[in-house]
Amino acid sequence: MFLISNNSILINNINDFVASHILECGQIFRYKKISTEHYIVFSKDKKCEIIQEKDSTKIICDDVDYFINFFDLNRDYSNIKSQLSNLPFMTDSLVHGNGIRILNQDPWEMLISFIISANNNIPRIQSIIAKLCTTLGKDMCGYYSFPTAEAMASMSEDFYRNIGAGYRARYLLQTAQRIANGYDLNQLFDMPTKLANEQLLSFVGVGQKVADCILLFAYHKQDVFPVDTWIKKVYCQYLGELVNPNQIRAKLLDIYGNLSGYAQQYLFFYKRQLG
DNA sequence: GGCCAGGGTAGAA
DNA sequence: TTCTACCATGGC
Repeated sequence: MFLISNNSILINNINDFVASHILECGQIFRYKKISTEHYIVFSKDKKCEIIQEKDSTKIICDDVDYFINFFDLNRDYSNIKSQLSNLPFMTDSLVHGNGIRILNQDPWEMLISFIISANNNIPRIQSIIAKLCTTLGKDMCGYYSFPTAEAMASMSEDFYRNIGAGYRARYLLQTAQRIANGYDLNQLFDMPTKLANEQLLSFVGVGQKVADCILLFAYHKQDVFPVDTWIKKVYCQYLGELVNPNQIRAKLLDIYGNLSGYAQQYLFFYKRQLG
């Protein structure tokens, strides 16, 4: 599936790795697009460069092991897509989003990022997170790391208002303080989805949808289905007008089971780009 | 100038 | 337990 040489990872099966789909499907907010075939991706205090060519893709980075896990390279996405193709409503989404992978991102970065995402749009989320990094992150010579909980906990609520977080300022500060005081987000990796979900819901500013996104994009829990405005539109299109988000979530979890996380991402990407 | 965006909280019913 | 008003901001 992939080869390692020096500071780069070489991917031959380009059908299961399409950079523009992976990065622009709304699971990550820190990347720079040079062109459709050329991206720079940031995670925690690390970065990598993706260069996509005709029959192979190269990922250049300093920490190969980190980005092998980050891009979920040890998982067989051909198999996942094959299983998804047997489930309802997936045909068009699978064609359009071919090459999507679910990233394994940092829990702390996801927690803060998706608190910011609430009732917000992706360009604004990216802008607020960028300001967070440039003002509180570490200077890595050319880019800035995602700030630590300690750095974020030391700021005032007004600071978060001033970078555009609005009413989410209080959520960000209180969450940073709780993490800086010792709450260990890594303990959720070993918890069953339901228990990890309860833990995330105990943070201010984290409701069911935000918790589902963190469970999926940080902990790779597959039996979750984040229901946002786009998924509501998908639901209305295929299944009628059931408006209660909890009922939508339960129904979609019932349909997609342990593939829910993957199915959601394909459906979201398709609906948001093509309507 | 109202609507929308990867919604959540607090208080009412 | 479920329903509703309110919440900052910017792009359209």
